[in-house]
Amino acid sequence: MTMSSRLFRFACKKSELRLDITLQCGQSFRWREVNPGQWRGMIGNRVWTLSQDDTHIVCIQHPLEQDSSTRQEEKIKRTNNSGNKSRSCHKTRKTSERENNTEALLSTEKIEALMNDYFQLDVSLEKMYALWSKADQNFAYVSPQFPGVRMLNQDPVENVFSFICSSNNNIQRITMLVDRLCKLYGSPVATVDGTTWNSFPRVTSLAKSGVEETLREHGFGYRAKFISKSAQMILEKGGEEWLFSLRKLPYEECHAQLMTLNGIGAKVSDCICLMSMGHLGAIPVDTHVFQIAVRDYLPHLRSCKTVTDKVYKEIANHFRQIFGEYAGWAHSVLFSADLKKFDSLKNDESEEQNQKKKKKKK
DNA sequence: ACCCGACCTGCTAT
DNA sequence: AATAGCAGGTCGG
Repeated sequence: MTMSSRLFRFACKKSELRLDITLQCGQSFRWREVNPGQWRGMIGNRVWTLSQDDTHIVCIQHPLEQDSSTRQEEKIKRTNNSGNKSRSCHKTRKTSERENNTEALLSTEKIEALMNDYFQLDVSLEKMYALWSKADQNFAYVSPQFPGVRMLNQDPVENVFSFICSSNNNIQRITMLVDRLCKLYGSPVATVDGTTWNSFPRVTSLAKSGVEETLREHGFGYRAKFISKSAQMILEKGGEEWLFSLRKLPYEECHAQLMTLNGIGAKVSDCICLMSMGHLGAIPVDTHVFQIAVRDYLPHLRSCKTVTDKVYKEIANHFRQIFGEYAGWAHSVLFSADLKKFDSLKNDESEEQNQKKKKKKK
């Protein structure tokens, strides 16, 4: 009973969205480049294959497998608060739309709404880049090589546990761990080209006894306890509903609440604030951002051995001061530009040079 | 309020 | 070939 996939195409310039950077810069860890320029991953509980040319994004929707939609655990509603109109549209976004629909395929209208929501397409990056470039010489210098870097509006549960995995770790291994988490505690959603995709685990699954031991056996290291304990703490506080309710809080409160969870410090909390709580000005200060800050903005911090709370706030506030309300988005552009994996995007390196580099490695 | 070492694992550079 | 160093940090002292 194979059901064919559904295709949807919408106009979108690369200056507004670059899939290759946005999906691989370490905000989501669930996208794979299955063919050159073709990305496969999950939004909500559905598998998508995305690609783009100069003018359009192409979305291939892979149908949900029948029994995955009847699985009880998948039916848990994530009612994303109602009312509360005081905040901007980003904060009251309806993630519930992603979750409540169990049809095998979404209508094109719903796909459009989903993509608009996930990629936050109502934010015009071109305009933002222009503003940020005006505000900051360094941004003006760096950003032309890194257009279309866009924040994804992610699922809080996935975001929380993915970034607990991120501590003192590299993107490659984070990706591997997140994948294992889904294989171990998620449930199958669809099989595409012989590969089965699992949903991201429910909090209840991660809170069960024995999870820490199992995760340790699978290479999570000391993060195993963080995951297990945080899942249990979330349940005590009111489950996924509680986590979603944090979206209603002002930034500082949201940040503080997330930090009550085990394995979530200032940096990871800011990642979650920025990527799934709609706080556009949150600045996660990690080793990269610290180095960027020292090199390009705040040289007097060079002598700091560790990023103390005070230094952390100084750097975050500095970026907010320069870039304003959407500082977290701007930070993401600078962060991407600093990743070694994107060196080949910088135009002073010709294709030839990159080829040589690869050969040298071997 | 600040600093420090310990912590799992696996890839890199030397 | 072995070993330190590091990777989108956090915790407890």
